[in-house]
Amino acid sequence: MLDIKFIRENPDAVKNACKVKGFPDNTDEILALDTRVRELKTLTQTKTAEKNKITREIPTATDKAPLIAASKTIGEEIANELTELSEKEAQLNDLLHRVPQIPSPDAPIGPDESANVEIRRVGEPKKFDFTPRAQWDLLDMNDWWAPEKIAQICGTRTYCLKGEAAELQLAIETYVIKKLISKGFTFIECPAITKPQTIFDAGHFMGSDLSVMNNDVFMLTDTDRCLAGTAEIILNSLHSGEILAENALPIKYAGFSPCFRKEAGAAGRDTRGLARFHQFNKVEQYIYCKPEQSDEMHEHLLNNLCEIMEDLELPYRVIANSTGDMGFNKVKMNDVEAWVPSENAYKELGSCSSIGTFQARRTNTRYRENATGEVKYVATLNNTGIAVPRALVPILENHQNADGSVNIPKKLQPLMDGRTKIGGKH
RNA sequence: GGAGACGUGGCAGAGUGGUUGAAUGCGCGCGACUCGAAAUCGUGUAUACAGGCAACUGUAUCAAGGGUUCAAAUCCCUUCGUCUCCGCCA
Repeated sequence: MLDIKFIRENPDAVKNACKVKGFPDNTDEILALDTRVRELKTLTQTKTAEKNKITREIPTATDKAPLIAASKTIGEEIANELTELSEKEAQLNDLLHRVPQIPSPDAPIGPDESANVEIRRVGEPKKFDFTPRAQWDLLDMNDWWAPEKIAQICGTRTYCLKGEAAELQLAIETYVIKKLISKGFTFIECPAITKPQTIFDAGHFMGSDLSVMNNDVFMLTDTDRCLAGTAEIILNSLHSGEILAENALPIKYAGFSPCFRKEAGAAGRDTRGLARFHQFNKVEQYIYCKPEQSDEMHEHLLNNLCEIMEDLELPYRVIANSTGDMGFNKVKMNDVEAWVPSENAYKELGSCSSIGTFQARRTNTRYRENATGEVKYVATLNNTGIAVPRALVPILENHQNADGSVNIPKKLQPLMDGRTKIGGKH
């Protein structure tokens, strides 16, 4: 959420953000409610001060009865005004949770992904001297999965990897975690079960009614819990309510967890292969920093993912996502997409996002500035480290050989007992 | 799942209805003493919101929410969390 003071002082910026991101504009209603809430606060607080004054005189008064009566009367007046105040505050709170984050002026303006801009392309799509196979054919011929059986027993959009492909997935996860640790990230094994409030505080959902997430989040029946869609949720709340020391920033976390998504809006998409499941594993990069460090940290996070693409020897490109595509809570967003030969296209493997202080306001995560002693909200950022099994799609396809074997990227070979390739007729 | 104990400021720890936002100690900031430091002494040390140009004033906050009362950290209820014992268990 945004600071109400910012909205008061910059209504046009807020209105513009609603417009370019494609969210309803409630700015005028917010400002009207804000004015009324402040009036009521001033009124009730003045009366409460009066009442407190009377109350404090009671213990030492010789004739207590009139004071008690006066206090009671004024108390009833306050109660009435408080009713209106809490109604107005609830309305205001709901609307404030519907105001999108202001996008960066650098972000391309547009309604959806069609307005995204490619900003960088690294590596050339590989030329094969044979017809490259699609991921599912490679998986089939090497007996690396069991899609029909798993769909029967676990339902659609679940997967299992078998044998060397499962080993490879584990190696990729381990590789990325180790790499991030070497870059100063603290590795955190995150729970996947959480409370809905925690998901809400990550700022992907609007309004004050938590049930809006039921469409996207797996709720656990007869409990107060649900399944987190990403470790970002947990990492985002890790310092909720705290005032961090300025010296402690930036804080860098590499979270690892299974991720659960209903994929309600993706019916029919990516139904074949390893691209989209209800459950997958993800290494997540997450940073808390001072707002003025945010751009630098964004580059750091983005660069880490690009390095990982290069370590995995994948041709990739970096996208600047448009205002309409970046989502509710983001300042800017860069997707990283890897080349997938069978689709003759770049496909998303990761998403680097600057959130500004938007999440920190929801979680109440702040830091104290050394020089001034001032308490300020931190900025937060997140990026994918690696998401599997999706990352296996370009890895299998780009590194395949004519016999159906798959070369292991050099950096992964030590984690695969030195093997240089897997599968094929060997 | 059963039984019990508990949740106070950065930390430790007083406080069981009336100027208690909260004693005391530690920590930390500033100042004095010192060549410097230690020790010592003095002094300060939460957050949010509202009002004010400001100095400042007011309101709220003792896990969270609700209730009783003229008045709640203190009494009652609910929730959340922590600890101990038992049960179960990777």
